[in-house]
Amino acid sequence: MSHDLSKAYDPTAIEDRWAEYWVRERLFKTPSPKGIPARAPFTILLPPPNVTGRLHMGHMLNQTEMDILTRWHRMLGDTTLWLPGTDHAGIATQMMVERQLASEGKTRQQLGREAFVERVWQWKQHYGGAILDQMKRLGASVDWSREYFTMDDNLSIAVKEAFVRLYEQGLIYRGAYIVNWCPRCQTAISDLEVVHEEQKGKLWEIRYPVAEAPGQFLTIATTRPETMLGDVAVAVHPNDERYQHLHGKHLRLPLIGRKIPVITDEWVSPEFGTGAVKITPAHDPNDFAIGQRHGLPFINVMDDTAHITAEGGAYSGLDRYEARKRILADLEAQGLLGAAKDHTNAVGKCDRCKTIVEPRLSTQWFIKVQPLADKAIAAVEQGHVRFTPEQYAKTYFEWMRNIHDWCISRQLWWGHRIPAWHCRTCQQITVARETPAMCAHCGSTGLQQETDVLDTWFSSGLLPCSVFGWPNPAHDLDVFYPTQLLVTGFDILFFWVARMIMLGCHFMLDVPMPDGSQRELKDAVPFREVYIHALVRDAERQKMSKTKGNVIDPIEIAGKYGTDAVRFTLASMASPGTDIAFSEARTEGYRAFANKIWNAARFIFMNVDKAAEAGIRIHPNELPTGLQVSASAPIEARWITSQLSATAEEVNKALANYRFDDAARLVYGFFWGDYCDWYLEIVKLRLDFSDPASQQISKPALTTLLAVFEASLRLLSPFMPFLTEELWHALYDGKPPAKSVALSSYPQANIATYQSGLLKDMAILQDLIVTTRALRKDLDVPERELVAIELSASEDVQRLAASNRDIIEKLARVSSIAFPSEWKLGPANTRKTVNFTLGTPYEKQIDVAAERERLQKKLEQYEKVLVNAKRQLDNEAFLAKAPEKVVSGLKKQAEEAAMLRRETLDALEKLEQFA
RNA sequence: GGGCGGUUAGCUCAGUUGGUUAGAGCGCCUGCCUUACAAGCAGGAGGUCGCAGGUUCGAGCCCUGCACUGCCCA
Repeated sequence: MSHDLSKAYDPTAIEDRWAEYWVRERLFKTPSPKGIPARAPFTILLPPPNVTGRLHMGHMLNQTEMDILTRWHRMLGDTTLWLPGTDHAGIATQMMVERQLASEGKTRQQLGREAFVERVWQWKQHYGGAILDQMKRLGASVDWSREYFTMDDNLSIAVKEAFVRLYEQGLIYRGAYIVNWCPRCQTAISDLEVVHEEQKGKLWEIRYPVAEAPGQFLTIATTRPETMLGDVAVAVHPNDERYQHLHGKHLRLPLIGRKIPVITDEWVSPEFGTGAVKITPAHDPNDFAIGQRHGLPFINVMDDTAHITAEGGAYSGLDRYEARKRILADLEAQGLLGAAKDHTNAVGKCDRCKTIVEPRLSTQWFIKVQPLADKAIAAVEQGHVRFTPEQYAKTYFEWMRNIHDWCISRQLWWGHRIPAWHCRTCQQITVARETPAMCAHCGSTGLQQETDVLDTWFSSGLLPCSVFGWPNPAHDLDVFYPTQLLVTGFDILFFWVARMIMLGCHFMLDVPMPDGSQRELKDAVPFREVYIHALVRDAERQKMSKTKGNVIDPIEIAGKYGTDAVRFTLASMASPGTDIAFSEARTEGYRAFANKIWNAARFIFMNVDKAAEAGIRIHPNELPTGLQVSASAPIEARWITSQLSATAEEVNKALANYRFDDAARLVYGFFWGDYCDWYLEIVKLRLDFSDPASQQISKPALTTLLAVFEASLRLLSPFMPFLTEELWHALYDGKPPAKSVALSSYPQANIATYQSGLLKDMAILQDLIVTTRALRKDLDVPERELVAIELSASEDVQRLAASNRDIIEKLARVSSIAFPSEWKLGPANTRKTVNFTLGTPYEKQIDVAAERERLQKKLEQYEKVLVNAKRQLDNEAFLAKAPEKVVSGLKKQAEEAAMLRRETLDALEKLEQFA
């Protein structure tokens, strides 16, 4: 029978089995609904990991959050679609395959473009998408039948269409501008792909001879002396007193001999360096702007690989840093080198390979981004896209309002080739969806396709519409667009999120609504909500990095503690806006939680089996669905169903607000704190199946025990899908009502379980037990020994204690409860609370000093409360202005504190009699 | 330089429109192998909420300044 569970929970024994089952049975496949569902579907797109990627902790956090929400929505009965896929990752993948070729002693140039691209496809076939297999192992409930790859034919059509339309709309242009050039990848990269790092360097001063006045010099300062080979001017601030006499004069460029003008420009900051700046328009963005303003020539002195070109004269062929050394040495020899000061500046590096980026003049394709940005800003301003945490909207606006045109061309071979053809005859460009037969301008057939490919983010930016069939009309597009939610890290807010919003708003506005009406901005957005999660760091709050060696492999850690425990750790630490300091200690704690659930199941199954032996059979399929129990049921049954209902209500609320931490804390607290610590301990009293006479008690008790457990499994399932799946199937003895607990329904609040006075009664009962336990400890009563207790309280509380005598006796190890009319027990044997006075005659050699200390501490506590309450209650303004609820609450509190204080003082006095 | 955050128990973090004695997990201390669970049970200790002002009847929460700190962008 499947009720046989091992004594301790062993995740490795079950996880692979369920992971495979979920995929094999296609449990999370979402067919296209017929027509448009009345209730909006929950659609969520997996941020496509690089096809070269391996799963890291950030992915796991991201996917855990998406999976929790997806499973939750599915259990709420929504049409739920989580769509997985991978990104072709131009540079990364090309690098990977080039490295492979290098190990065979080949280069991509030797292979040629076509063969190389073929080779990349082969690589993808063999090694690509390993990360999706890792996702399968971790149980992500995605629809695998819809898996996409950004280079798929249908997605490539969308990319081509988007490019052509933007070009036709005049939003794409080609031209020679300064771009960030990676000399290692030999391609342009966008501003976003450059990471700036502070680096210690030098600021060199170089004397440039004045052409018109031999013997005079103008001293410039530069951090990059090698670029002087391409200098075409030196600029000073027009108001800079020091250089007035040089306005209109010329300089003789050292080492090269070119005659260059001294120009004036407001951009120059007189305070920086010497106040004179060399201008190299082909190698610096600021210089480029100045070059344009002043009509200066652009002299490119470096090639694709950052080696000096023929323009560099004697330095031709040298690497840029070798050239720097030589140039400095030569300047020194000529006496033209001035001071070299230490200087820290931000150096741009290629995000991918960390090579220092060379700003370089080159011909590239750009998107004129402002018109797209305007719509994207409006979409967020008008609330059609909502950010959680909200502050990310500010970051988004900040970037969007200062946006630069987007360089979309890459000099790579792997990617979507730009659908533009150059005419060999007239040099004009023809942009077309299909390979054109002739030039659109001169009719020549001498066409050659552009060799550049598109930035990978251009294609991923289209995903929310392209995965559903755009640009073709598609039922899926009608049903699933806009998607409901995007869950992602802030690091790709600009790369991806912003671009999806721009492209989605731009293109989807042209797609009519399912009913044929004009689509508005609110329905053109790619997603209605964006949840931005934090970074996963190590336990010391350090960023995980390979070089530091502190990377935690999620698969490894899941193998060690169980996937559910890792998921629970991430969920419980996912406070919005705060980085997660991942600690194994925490995961260990949640493995213990999993074990707790496991053992609760063992206990329950054991009782089910015992009951069966006695002829009592409860069919799990016939458990009461609403969970309410009869009004005459024992207090623990009424209480636990009520607690379950309240917990379900709050968990649903927490998940609706992306409060994974709250949700996790709630289910943890309910299952461990309420269900196990209290309910299970009490219900043991009702589970005597040997006596037929007690079946009236044991059968309903077992029913509630099972019903609440079954509901708890459903409640926990989105957080711990493996464990709950295993136990849910076991509970139904292998014949569950659905193929998976993930396909059952999520528990909802049931107000019928709420009864007035119930929570208060239970709280008092718990307080009686806890107070007794604490008193026992203070008196050093051995664990095993039973004690008699005495209780003085209101009639209501006395009645409560009397009618639940069995509970108190069992949980507090009490032999009998008496209700004396007169209190005779000494202070050391007595405990007072707001609701009752409780004591035991158990004899102990009283440690007067310890007892005095205990009472003093209590006294201080009561007095603190009293002082605080009195301060406010004596204040007329408080009485006049504070809400009645607060005032009466405080009054009650003060009265109670005063009473307890008085009694504690009495106790202290009595204590002195012993002394 | 511009922008956005953070500072609450030993650690990691919650703390809702300002309202009654500031919470959780882990860790720590003490006692228990009580037949679901020692990955457990029971009890306990531990915080002048970064600092200084201000607003208010009332501030962990709002305002101002300061200190420290993290991130993004240039």
